[in-house]
Amino acid sequence: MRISELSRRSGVSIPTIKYYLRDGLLPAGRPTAANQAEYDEEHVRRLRLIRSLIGVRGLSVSATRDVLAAVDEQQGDVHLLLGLVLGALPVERSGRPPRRDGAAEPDGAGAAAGDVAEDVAALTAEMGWRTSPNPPAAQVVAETLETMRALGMDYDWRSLVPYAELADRAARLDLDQLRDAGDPLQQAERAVLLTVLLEPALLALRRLAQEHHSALRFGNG
Amino acid sequence: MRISELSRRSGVSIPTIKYYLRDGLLPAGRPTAANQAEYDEEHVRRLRLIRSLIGVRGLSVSATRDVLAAVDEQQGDVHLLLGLVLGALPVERSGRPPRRDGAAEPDGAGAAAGDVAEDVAALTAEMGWRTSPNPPAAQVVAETLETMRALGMDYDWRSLVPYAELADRAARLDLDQLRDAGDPLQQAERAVLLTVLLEPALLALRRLAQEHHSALRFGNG
DNA sequence: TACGATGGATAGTGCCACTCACCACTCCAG
DNA sequence: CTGGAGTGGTGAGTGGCACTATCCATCGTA
Repeated sequence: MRISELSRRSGVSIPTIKYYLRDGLLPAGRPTAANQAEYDEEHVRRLRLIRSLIGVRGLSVSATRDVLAAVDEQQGDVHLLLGLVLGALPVERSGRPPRRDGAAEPDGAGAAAGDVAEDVAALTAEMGWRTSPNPPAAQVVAETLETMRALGMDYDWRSLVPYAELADRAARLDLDQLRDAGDPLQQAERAVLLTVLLEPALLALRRLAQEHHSALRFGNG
Repeated sequence: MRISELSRRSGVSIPTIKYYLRDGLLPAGRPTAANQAEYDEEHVRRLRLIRSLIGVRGLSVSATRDVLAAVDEQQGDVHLLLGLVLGALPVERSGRPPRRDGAAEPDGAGAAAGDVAEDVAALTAEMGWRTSPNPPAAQVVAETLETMRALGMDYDWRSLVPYAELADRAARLDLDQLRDAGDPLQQAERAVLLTVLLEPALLALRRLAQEHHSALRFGNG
C-alpha cells in the first residue's frame, strides 16, 4: 500500500506520517521508484502503536523512539526488553528536565538527597526487591519522599511499604500476562503495552476507588 | 517579606513568581505602597506546593490553578474537596486535547465507544464502586480498553478486576492517612498531595517490582 | 499525455511555561 | 538629600515540541 492508504487505515494524517518517518519512529517503506514506496501491515501496526504511546499515554516523540528501538532490538529476551523499556521511559511525566539551572534550592534543602536515597534503599530491601544499580524509578520515589518532606509532611519510607506491597502484586499480575503471546515481536509489544499503556488506567482505577471510599467515609448526603 | 526573599525562600525565580501572580496561581501580597507588597509564610508554602504540582508531578499551570482553587474553596468538606480535585486533575497526562479534528478514526473503529463504556460500568459494578455519573477517570479506563483492543490484544474488563482490587486497597490506604491532619487548609493540602503527588511514586514502585520479578522469571544470569 | 498522488525537504504554526526588558516608583545607605 | 539597588506591574520575546503547510520533481494510471 502507499501512504494515503496507510493514512486511512491508521487514522494518522499524511503529514504526520511523513514526520514520523523523518524522525525515525516509523521505518521507511520498501522503495519501488524514486518517489514511490510500499508500506505493509507492519507499518499500520507500528503506526497504531506509536499513536497509542504518544496520543493516549502522552509519551514524547523521542521517548517513543527509544521504546520502539528497544522493542525491535530485544524481541527475544523479555527481561532485557523490559529493562530497556523501563530505562527508556520517562518515569513521571513527559520528559521535561527536572531542574533548569539558575533556580537554586530553597532555603535549608539540598543536603537531604543522599538521605532520601537511603530511604529508598531501605524500602527496596524491606520488599526484597533486587534491581539494577540506579533505576530511574528509584529516583522518582526518592524525589517524591523529598518533596513530601519539603512540604512539611512527615513521610518516611515506612509509609510507602503498604503501597509497595500492592505494587509487587501488580507487577506479578503484569508478568503473568506475558506468558501467552505469539511471536517475539508481539510479545515485546505486549510487554510495552502492559507496562506503559496500563499506567493511566491504574491511576484512574485508584481515583474511582478514592471517590467511592471518600463518599463512604466523609459523605454527608 | 518582599519578592526577593520570597524567591530565595522558595527557590523560585522572581520572574516566575511574577508569572504565577499574573496567572492567578499565587495570591497577591498585601500592598504597602504603589509598587510594594508584603508576602508571608503562606505564600512560601503555596509556592512550594505549586512547584511540586507543576515541577514534580508535571501538571499544567491551568490544572494547577483549578486544583488550588478547589483546595481554597472546600477546606471543610474532604469528600467535596476530593471530588473537585479529582475533577480538576487531568487524569492521564498534561491535559492535551484527546483528539484534534481532521484525524479520522482508523478503519473499522469508532463505533465501539459505547461498548467500552459498558465494560467500565460492569467493572465498577463488580467492584461495588459508587461514583459520580461520568467521572473522567472512567473515561480513561474506557480509552485504555479501547486502545488495547484496537491494537489487537483481547483485553476485556475482567482482566482489570485484579488491578481494581489493588486500586481499592490503595485508595483505602490513602484515605487512612487523611485522618490525622491539622487545620482544614492543611488537611486539604494533604489530600491533594496524597492523591496527586503519590501517583508517580506508585508507578515507580510498580516498575521496581516489575524489574525484580522479571529478573526472577526471565533472568538468565 | 494530462493530472492527481507520492516522497522528500524546508519552513511555518500554535501552544506553553517561562523569561526578558522596561517603567515608574520606593527604599535605604551614605 | 541623593543615587543606586530593589520592587510591582506589564508587554513582548524565547525555546521546545508536535505537528502542519507548502513546494517540487517525479510517478502512474486514465
